[in-house]
Amino acid sequence: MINGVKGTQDLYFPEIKAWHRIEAAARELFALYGYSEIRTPVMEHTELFVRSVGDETDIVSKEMYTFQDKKGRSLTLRPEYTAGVMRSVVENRLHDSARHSRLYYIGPQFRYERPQKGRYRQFHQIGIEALGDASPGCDFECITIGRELMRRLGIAQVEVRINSVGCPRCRPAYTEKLREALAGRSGELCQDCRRRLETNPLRVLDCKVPSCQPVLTEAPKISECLCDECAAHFEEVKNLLSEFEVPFVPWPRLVRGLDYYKKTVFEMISPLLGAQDALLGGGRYDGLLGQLGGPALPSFGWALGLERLALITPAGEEKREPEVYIAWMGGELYKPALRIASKLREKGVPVIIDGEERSVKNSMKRADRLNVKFAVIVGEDEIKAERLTVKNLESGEQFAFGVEEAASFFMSNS
RNA sequence: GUGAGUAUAGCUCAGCUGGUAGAGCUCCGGACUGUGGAUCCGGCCGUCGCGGGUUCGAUCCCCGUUACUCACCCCA
Repeated sequence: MINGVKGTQDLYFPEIKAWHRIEAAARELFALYGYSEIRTPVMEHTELFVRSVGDETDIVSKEMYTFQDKKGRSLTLRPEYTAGVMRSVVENRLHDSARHSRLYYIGPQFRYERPQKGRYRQFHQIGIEALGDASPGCDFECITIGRELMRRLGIAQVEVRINSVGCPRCRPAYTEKLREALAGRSGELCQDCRRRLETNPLRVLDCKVPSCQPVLTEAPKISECLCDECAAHFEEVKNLLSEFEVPFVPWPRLVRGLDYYKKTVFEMISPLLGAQDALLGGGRYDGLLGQLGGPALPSFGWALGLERLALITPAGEEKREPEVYIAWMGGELYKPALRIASKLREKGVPVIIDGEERSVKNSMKRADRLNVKFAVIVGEDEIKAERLTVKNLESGEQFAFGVEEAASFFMSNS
């Protein structure tokens, strides 16, 4: 037997229904905010991710599915979606049209990580990108959309954590200060933290090793070191969230694993997930577009993990499918049954009919197992009388209808 | 990349200090030859993850390997 690739999964009924529900809710909500969909290729030139995500990040340095095509070009299966969208924006000059300033996407992404609960090698994200708006209001609106989506899906237990990681003007000063503060106490930090202190100091703040906590709690907070512009921006985002009653928790040690973030970053976490509890995350990435050769337009965006969201999206109650099962008996009645099936479908009634011959009893059993709402019996008596026997499998009630009559009955009872 | 746990029928799992497998559910059929779900009866399905070792003999013990799960790491 050939197995599926490690870290990938097959998705089908009934789990697929939660996915459809999430996707439908997202599309509907995004439309209400003027967003339109963008689909970009699953593979891109490796260079795109190196330049945007950052070559020091874990994603780029050890998690990418990179390969050479037949002409020796280095290609990569996208490990995240924003880079591809930004590439497309620059390449197609989407920034020239106001219609393209609010974009959303849904699709698979690939990272070579050790799979665990809520984390796969092929995983799916839904995300939005707002282009060209540097205002705190933009940050606020994007966060609101995420929160609203959770609300619409009936997910009660979410916490919005928010922070500012500063900008190229104020961050270097902060990192320096952080490095100084921790340098004297590096003996109390774990191996990873000591390494990160050199490579990516901000990430030290994110460490979860218990022994590091006392040191980190006392470390200088970035919110106290922001430049005037970043500080004012962050304040206004928080004001708007408070004003419009979006609950949030300032999280001074929240940082992100992608280099392109500036100013506002945020996450929505759910205690219902396992260790991988980040449900949705994102932030501001002014400068990314310019870095990829486009105009210096500011942007804000976030992405949510579909696998994780599906894990905690409440399932609707299980009820019978509004379909009809056609039970026919006697080989000569198969073709008449097929004609009835196609007439019903033309009227919009979903119909299941099997090619295999069964007894009435087994047909009824089959209809029950299929969990359909109605069975239609097509036997000699029915053909002679030109009436279909229609049985409601929930109530047990039985009716005799002509085909047209049956069709309208099903349509009004499904 | 690191650590721990698990691997026996389609599914969930039992299998005593080593003597080459069993239950429940599902599925199929019958009791009920034109009526499902309940009940009863019967039936199908296993290289006991894979490779090696120890042993007269291994599902059980040992080594390796692969997959899955959870956690670290990282992230959605």
